[in-house]
Amino acid sequence: MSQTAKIRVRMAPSPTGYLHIGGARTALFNYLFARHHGGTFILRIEDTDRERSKKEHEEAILKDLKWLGIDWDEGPLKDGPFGPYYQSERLDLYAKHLKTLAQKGRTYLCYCTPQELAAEREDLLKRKKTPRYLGRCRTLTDEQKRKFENEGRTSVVRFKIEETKSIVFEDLVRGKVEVDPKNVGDFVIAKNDGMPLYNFASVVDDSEMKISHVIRGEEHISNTPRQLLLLNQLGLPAPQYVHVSIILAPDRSKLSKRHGATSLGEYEKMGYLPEALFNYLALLGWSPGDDKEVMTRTEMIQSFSIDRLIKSPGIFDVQKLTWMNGLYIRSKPIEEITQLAKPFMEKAGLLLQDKEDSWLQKIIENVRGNLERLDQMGQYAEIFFDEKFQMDEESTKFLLENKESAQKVLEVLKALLSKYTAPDTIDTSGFESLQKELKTKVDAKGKTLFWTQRAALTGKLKGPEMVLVYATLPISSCQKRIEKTLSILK
RNA sequence: GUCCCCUUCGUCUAGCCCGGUCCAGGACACCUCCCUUUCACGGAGAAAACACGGGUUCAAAUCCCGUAGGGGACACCA
Repeated sequence: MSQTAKIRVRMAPSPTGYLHIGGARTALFNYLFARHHGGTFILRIEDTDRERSKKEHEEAILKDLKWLGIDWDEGPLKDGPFGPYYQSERLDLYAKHLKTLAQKGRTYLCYCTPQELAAEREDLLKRKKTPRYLGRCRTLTDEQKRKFENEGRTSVVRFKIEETKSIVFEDLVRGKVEVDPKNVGDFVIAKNDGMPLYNFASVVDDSEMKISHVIRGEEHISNTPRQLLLLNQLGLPAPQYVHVSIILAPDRSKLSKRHGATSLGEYEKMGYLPEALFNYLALLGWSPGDDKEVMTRTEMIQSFSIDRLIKSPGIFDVQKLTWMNGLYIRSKPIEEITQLAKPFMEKAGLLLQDKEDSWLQKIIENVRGNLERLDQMGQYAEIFFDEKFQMDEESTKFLLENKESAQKVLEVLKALLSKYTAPDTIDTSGFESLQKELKTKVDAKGKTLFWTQRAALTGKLKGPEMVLVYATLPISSCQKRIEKTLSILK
């Protein structure tokens, strides 16, 4: 069996919020790494925080991952040999390992109140020391414990740090990382109700699930020494650690709501294509090493490698994402993009129910060159919908300024169009002969001629080429619009 | 504050490990031009960076030291 066959990675979100950009990218790197090596990608729900974990968040996370095109091999809705994949269903496992630690004398009950803890922290801060728990409850006697309990205090389980030698680990992207244990205080590993806390639960599960590489955000670097200590006491092997740089907002601070959309769901609503977001995110903090930027998923899987992960944090650049999205919108098969665009058109108030897909496709063909996001669909497509027909200011001004010639052009056009009965739109050759005839019958040329038609037929001075407009807009609509325009001109 | 991490165009990055091929390459954005009787798309081009200071060396973006700046962590959250 090859080495790479044993690769097992995981994405371990906690359902306390929606999947944000950073989380999605971490998932993506894990996914790419697993697929590149033919390994296993596991999804584990870290729902140990009973108060904040919500089923709706979990569902949203699952939905968003699927939307992005990240599928897992083991996890919720996909049972595997290492389940269950919800931490809340693995409590006996943590209890077992907790017992091991207790037997080794490495745990103790702590009765400190949040106020006491905060006071200690502040004091340390004031004295320019690393804030950490100093171990006040380490040597509590049974009598003292009883006293605290009688006072109504609750306890938590802390891990006792006894090691003095520096903790060293080799991070696959950062290299050697070294931490002095004296900067790490005894930390809480379980609540009084037996619910494990992150550092402890995570370590137990990674080990039980045979995770080979832990690929996670940089914010976890400082948790790693704690986890290593735990692992060591538990007699469990450590995985390879890979700390990926975080994603920053344009002002170099942590990406948050005030910088705009942070959840994947919001990007979907704005009309970003999952392929585009996937592609863009993969490039934020990773590069294939050549100049290739637009890549298919398969290409990314093929060229993905951990040693091409970038150490420095990256700024999320919506502009580049948007550019890439436009690229994907233009290159997607017309049938597909039409289906995707429909909801956005409906949302923009365009009436689709009696419209045929083939006609909708023509519209998309007309306007996709202008699109960067699907939610811009309405503003470009509306010119083809009679219910939205409206002369804008620019067009009105133009028509009024060229009133006489415009009237003439439209009268002649109206007459010419009445000769067309079937099919109900005008194709390229029809368009050419129509224009030729129009030109000979009226004394208008070039810009005036075209802009008059454009204004009358679309209500705007900007838009798709006229030949496409004629090929898409039914003649009956053209007639109606010409009438309406003429009435404005009177 | 303490600990840890990071530092190439405005932004994403290639190059750095294995010094010379780099007066630093690509992409987004910006600007100019071409295509186009409009808007886009597309094409061509311009401008734009090795944080700073020392050292090592014939030679440093690349190696070493220091400084500055930025970020992260410091929960009975993950």
